[in-house]
Amino acid sequence: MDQGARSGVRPRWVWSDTAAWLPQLLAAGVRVMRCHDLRLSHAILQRSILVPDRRALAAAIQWEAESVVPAIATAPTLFDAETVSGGSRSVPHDLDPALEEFERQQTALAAAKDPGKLRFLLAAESAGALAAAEMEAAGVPWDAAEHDRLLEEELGPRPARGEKPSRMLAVAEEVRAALGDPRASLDSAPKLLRALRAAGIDVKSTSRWELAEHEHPAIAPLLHYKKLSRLHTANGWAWIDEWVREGRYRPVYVPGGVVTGRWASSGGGALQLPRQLRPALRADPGWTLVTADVAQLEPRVLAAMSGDRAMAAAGAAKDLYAGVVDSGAVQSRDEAKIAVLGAMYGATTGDSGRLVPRLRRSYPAAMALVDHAAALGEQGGVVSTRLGRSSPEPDNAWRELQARASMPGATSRDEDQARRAAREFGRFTRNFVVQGTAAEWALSWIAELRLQLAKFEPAGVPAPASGPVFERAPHLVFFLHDEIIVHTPQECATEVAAAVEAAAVTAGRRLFGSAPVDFPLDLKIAERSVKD
DNA sequence: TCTATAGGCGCG
DNA sequence: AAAGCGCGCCTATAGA
Repeated sequence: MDQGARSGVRPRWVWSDTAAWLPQLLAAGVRVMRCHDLRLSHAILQRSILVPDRRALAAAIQWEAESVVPAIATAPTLFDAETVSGGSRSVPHDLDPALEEFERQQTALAAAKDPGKLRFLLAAESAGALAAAEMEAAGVPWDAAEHDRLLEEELGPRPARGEKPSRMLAVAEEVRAALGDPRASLDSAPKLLRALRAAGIDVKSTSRWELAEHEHPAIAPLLHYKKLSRLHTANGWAWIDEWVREGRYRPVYVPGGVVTGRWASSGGGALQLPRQLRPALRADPGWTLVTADVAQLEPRVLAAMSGDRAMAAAGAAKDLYAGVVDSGAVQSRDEAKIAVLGAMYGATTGDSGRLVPRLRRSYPAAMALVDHAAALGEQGGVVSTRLGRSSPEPDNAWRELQARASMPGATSRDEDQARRAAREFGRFTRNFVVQGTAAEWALSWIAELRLQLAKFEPAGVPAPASGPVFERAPHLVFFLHDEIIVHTPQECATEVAAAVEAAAVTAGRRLFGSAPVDFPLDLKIAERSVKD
């Protein structure tokens, strides 16, 4: 417990693993506003090059565990530390090891190069873990009937278990007819490839992009079939049965699941919900949804962290890509997008690779930052985000490859492989600084937002009959890298929208101070709830 | 029979 | 037919 408790503010709880503790607290009606997640913090500090001596942290290998948390329904009794741990690998949940680890982390922070940044990062990471657990508890308001309607519109009536939808079968017949092969298999890539070749379509793979290049009557229905097949298998009726209960879709978020600091997900495909199905995401009666996403978050982050005034100026209007066109670097918005993405991903060939050098002239500071990050990676070095999350070092296989290529007897194949691997790792570190800092911006955004949302009074609201207290007030229900959705009583929607905006401004300030970079939101309040 | 991998595609 | 980053999930197929 820190200063917060003494000053009358709510305490910052220090605990082993938010995902293991919070669900039970929420179920018991306890709201936790701030915490220090030892597992997530360990992962950051143990790797951060801002921490000069990481030996003690590295030695505490029990804190390396990627926690595997039991489902809420099977969660053990609160404070039963022996059994709180979930799957096979979880961090220690007892008090003593937690205190020892907290001590190690405080020591590391005290010696860190830029402790303020790291402290903020740990707070944001921990707040993200709280937000994730709260979102899992709340669930995404999901209209299964609307989802079903969308499926029927595309696929035809719901088929029997294990059967393919009628529309898929019909389209498959069209493909077979066009191929002149009544027995062609469309679900097996190798078989489909053979069937396509037999019909005179010369492709190396069956991917959508390559197929689209060819003119043949079978192509259009085949692409349609693939589309339907994807919808049916990934987000069809089986998905509804498995993931939607009582009007809620409950995804499983994994905060810190990506080395860059982005969240991952496990189960339910929360990070891959097709846009096609977003209409099924629908507020409860009397409630509405406030949705917001940041236009071109990553290039704006790059402009801010590199202090590139020209790129910041390009993003001054809402559309950064339009700003890049106006600067004269490229001709069209499409080119601007391809060039900017290519710059951040390390494109070297094709349209993208051709356009990137133009950016180097117009935005030298921004390009220097990513080029430097790439150069470090190619040498096997480590790079860091704005707040001090550092990239992993290359593995032993990578080092051996580089070593072999510089030995006297190295073949040109050795050299090729080593160069390829070096470039690949350079692209990773190039992107790491941008993607990772963008993730920090987004974490700061939701961390600030959930504090603001907690201030909304639940009075006069048609409250849910049961469930965590925060569900009676506006609350986050969805987060995906650069976008959020808040479920809110209708009468609060305007204020919530303002809070979302304000939190974005705060996030920008916290990360980049007074840098002249805007993070404009595409912000919407859903017009209606069909159930009303 | 079970598990691991690759191909493909959804998201940012 | 991805180029050019980061993910997860599904299916078919190869391998143990």
